[in-house]
Amino acid sequence: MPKNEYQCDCGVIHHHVVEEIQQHMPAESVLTGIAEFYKIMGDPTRCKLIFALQQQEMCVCDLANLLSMTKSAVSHQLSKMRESRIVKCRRSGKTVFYSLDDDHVAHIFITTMTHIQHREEETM
Amino acid sequence: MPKNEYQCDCGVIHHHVVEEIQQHMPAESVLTGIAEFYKIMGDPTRCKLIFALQQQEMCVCDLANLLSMTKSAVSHQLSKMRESRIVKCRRSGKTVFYSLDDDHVAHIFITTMTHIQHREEETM
DNA sequence: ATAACAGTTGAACGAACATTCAATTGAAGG
DNA sequence: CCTTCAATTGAATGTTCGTTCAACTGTTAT
Repeated sequence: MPKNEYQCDCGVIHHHVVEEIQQHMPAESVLTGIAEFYKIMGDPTRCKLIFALQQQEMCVCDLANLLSMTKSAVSHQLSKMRESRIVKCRRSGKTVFYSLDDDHVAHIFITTMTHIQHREEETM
Repeated sequence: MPKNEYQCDCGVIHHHVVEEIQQHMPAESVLTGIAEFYKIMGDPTRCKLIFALQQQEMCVCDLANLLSMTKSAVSHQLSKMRESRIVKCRRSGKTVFYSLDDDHVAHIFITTMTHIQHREEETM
């Protein structure tokens, strides 16, 4: 058997391990989906937006004021978050109200926040 | 009271909403901590590494072969993940074994993966 | 010692990204 | 109709980031 079946600059050391993990590996689309999701969550501005919206729905102006940012910047971020189905919106007259698209998002966010807060405390 | 206390191109529409959320807003360090955490998770390569390590500890060569990448690229990513305390390592002779630093990480990852998979199914 | 191999590190390059600015859409009121 | 204001959009800019390449460290075995 070949020492190295992949485009890689080294050989496998523990064949059985690599083969087993490889068989259980989720589809590429799932992995990239997870990464896309985290990538959108991975920005301070968007985390603040998520925290706010996880408490209640808000319009763009209020969010802009809350974060001391321009409407444009906030709108750009909300647009990305809507594309990733993290956030949804409803229009009421001139104003557009945003809220979290899914309870799972709130759950994942809160779980992470708790984890980070506990981790911070440990390091003091 | 001023219509706009912040550097922003619009006024607050719902004062009570903004003020309430503002009072419950977590410390800046917590929000950026969450964002940093997600930012590290937000890359396909690192998600694959997390998936693999969530099953069992692995060395750099095996991880490189699993992902068809160079040792260098994998090592760079593992280094970042170690900085963010997502991953830890132990040396055994010439080889270094990596594993997830914390059960919370695995839990958050699995929860997210389940969420994404269910969301994918809905759209078919 | 020195050869061999696992792993790390730093610089460099191209791609992706957050915010800004200016222009535009869409709805409500005079 | 025309103004006003909330919100969106596209181009531009400066920064951040992942991978590559080459050099280097550390450990084992000859």
